[in-house]
Amino acid sequence: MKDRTSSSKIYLDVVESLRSMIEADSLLPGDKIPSERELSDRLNVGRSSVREALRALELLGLIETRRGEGTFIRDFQEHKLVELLGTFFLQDKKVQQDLAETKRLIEIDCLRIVAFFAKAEDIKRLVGWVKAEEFRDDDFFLRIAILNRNRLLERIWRIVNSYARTSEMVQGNVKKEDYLTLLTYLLERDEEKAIETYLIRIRNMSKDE
Amino acid sequence: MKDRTSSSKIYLDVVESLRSMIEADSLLPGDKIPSERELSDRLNVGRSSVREALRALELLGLIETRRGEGTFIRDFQEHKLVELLGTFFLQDKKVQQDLAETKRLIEIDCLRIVAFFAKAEDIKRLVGWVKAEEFRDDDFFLRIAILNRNRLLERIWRIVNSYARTSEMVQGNVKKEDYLTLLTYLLERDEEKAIETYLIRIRNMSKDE
DNA sequence: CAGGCCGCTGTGGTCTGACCACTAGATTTC
DNA sequence: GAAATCTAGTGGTCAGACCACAGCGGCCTG
Repeated sequence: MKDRTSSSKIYLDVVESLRSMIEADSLLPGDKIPSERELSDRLNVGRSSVREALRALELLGLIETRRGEGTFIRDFQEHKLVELLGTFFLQDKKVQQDLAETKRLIEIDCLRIVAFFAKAEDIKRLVGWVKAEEFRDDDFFLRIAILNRNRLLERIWRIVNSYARTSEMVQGNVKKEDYLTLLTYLLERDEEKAIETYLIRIRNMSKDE
Repeated sequence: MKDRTSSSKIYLDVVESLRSMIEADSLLPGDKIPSERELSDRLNVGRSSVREALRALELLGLIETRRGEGTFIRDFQEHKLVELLGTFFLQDKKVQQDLAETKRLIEIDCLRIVAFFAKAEDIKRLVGWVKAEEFRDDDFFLRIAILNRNRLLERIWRIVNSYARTSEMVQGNVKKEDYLTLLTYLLERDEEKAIETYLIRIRNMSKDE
């Protein structure tokens, strides 16, 4: 029974088993997964191996455990682990640079899509929000990323953003006015102008990245 | 000694301890960190707790363990966070569409960067390759992705591409001629024309994605 | 001396069984 | 009926036991 395909770590097998289990039962965020002891039974592995897998997934923010209750699938939202990564080994200069560039590119992609396809009413709602609330730069672009309706791209943005966050690439003082200008161009479906505003006013760059 | 700041999980404390330990000793990728038993001793926690922390960091790709040898810090470039997230929730239908779109966007981003910054000699080498070899569409864009010199973006492309591959979004018959046209525009630094060629000739789409 | 064999030690990999702390729901008690 | 209590189930942690493997040094043999 212990013929685990490869000779390698059991906890990885458990991770894989969990993955297919979740897929098979089409479990969604919020759902409960079997208890550690039951998994340990079902998969014929020690509880400690199961725990290693669960702890790893927990640190990744994929699951959430509540003592006395159980383990639950988590919505891919606020994984705080990523903050760790930043403080961990992210000192390399080149990496920082790539990170910033990639973030910019993705944000521009999102802007393009929004400029083409977003409903005017959604953009207007965003205008209202900008006027009403205090917010950080990444709050704003998170909303842009969501508007673009491409969940995968949104996810990539979130990841890149969380890495970027922890490495103090913080944007300083951007004025609401600039965001509003950007939104206005989006409403007018003027992709060119929108991106120009983004690069020059919001990211303080010259025209060619 | 067991006054762990909060009431929460020990393995997280261990992660934190490791972090500061690495920082304090300024350990770099490749360096060895203390053995599980020693950590367990030094931090006054059970070895299993240490292992939970290490396994989590390992899954994140931050460390690497070699049986019989020890645990080592790993090069951050290779982290598998993104892969994991992908394999986890990538089942539903809409995702396919997002996948294709995202791939296209990233490819366009790469093309833009190449058009601006790639050395003419590198592009010419690619021309030679196209003429000489038989290749698949993704072979070509892998080379584009590499040319762009942004390791992170390249990485994201590879991941998105591998998913796209498995879900048979294969491109049919594209003629070498089209790729050569594209490269010619890149050489001329004509971003506009290059992207137009990409969308219309290579991806068979109308101008606005 | 060179080459290889052997066993010791240290390391990660895994399992087991034992507690503890906590939660939620059933049960009892008033 | 409401409140207090008990209980079963769950995650959190630990200690100790093996195993498999890598590296090293010493010993034997040719």
